[in-house]
Amino acid sequence: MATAASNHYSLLTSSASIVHAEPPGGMQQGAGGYREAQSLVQGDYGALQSNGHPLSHAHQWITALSHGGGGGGGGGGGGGHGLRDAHDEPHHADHHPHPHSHPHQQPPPPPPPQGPPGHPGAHHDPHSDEDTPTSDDLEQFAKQFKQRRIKLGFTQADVGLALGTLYGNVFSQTTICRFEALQLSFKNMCKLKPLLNKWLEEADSSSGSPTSIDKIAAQGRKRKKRTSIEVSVKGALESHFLKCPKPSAQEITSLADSLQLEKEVVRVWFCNRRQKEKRMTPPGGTLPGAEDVYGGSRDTPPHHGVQTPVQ
DNA sequence: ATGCATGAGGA
DNA sequence: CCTCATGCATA
Repeated sequence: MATAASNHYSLLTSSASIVHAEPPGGMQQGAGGYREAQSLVQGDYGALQSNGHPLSHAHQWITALSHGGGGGGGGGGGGGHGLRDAHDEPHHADHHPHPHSHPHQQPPPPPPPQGPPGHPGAHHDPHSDEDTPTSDDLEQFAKQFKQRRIKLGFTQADVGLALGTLYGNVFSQTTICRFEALQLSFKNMCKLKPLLNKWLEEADSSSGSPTSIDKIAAQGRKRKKRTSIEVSVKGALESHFLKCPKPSAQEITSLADSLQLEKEVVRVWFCNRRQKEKRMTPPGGTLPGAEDVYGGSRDTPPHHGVQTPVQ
């Protein structure tokens, strides 16, 4: 069908319409642990939005071991926007025979080469997050954070804004959500943890301070409308991804031609796909049963439906 | 909650 | 062109 070129550009000149005023007084779902209210014009997705991807993702971040080359394999420096800590990506084939009975399959990239040139001192504090936390720590923190946040009656978006007013770094609902779901890279998680931790302290400490919010206006840029890729096409892309996660420019071009998509769209799709593979949280999070390796044939049908009862 | 997109920074 | 952090728009 004509998925072909359906590009609309919508101006970003969204005149800030902050209809979002939620008194920290907590008038929401009381302390029952219900779902949060997204924003405003949000139908009711949150409720039935329990989709997960039972994809048989077996390989995790460590998979990168194979193709660490390329543009940076972590060396990308993480496109530091100035806030980023220049750390290295934990590409470690480290096997930790630890007696962890977690229902999770966490391949924690061991806290590597940490060490700001200043204090080579060795400090190991069980209750101090000065050093790089372990994946396990992050998982627990994320969970705790989410619970507290909900109890206090804050939405993910609220937290994002609060962080901005408190520390100058604004974050969107998306990021907070991904943090709670551990859908960020290990490095990214480590960077955000301290920030969110601070907010937690503040939040539970003073539950009455009207945090002033300020939204930075958008730029006069245009943003491409989200291209909706048909499921069948997605399947094709996934197949190719399995064969070659990093197609060359020409490959992308021909692929795009075959699928009748723009080259850019295809290119970006692959980029995003690769990123997904690098995230934490094994598919399902609660580990369904551990399956792996795609026989090499067949694609991964994006089943939608069940997921672990988040929140 | 997640899919597609933007952009900085780096080879 | 890639990786990586992040987010608008959307399901």
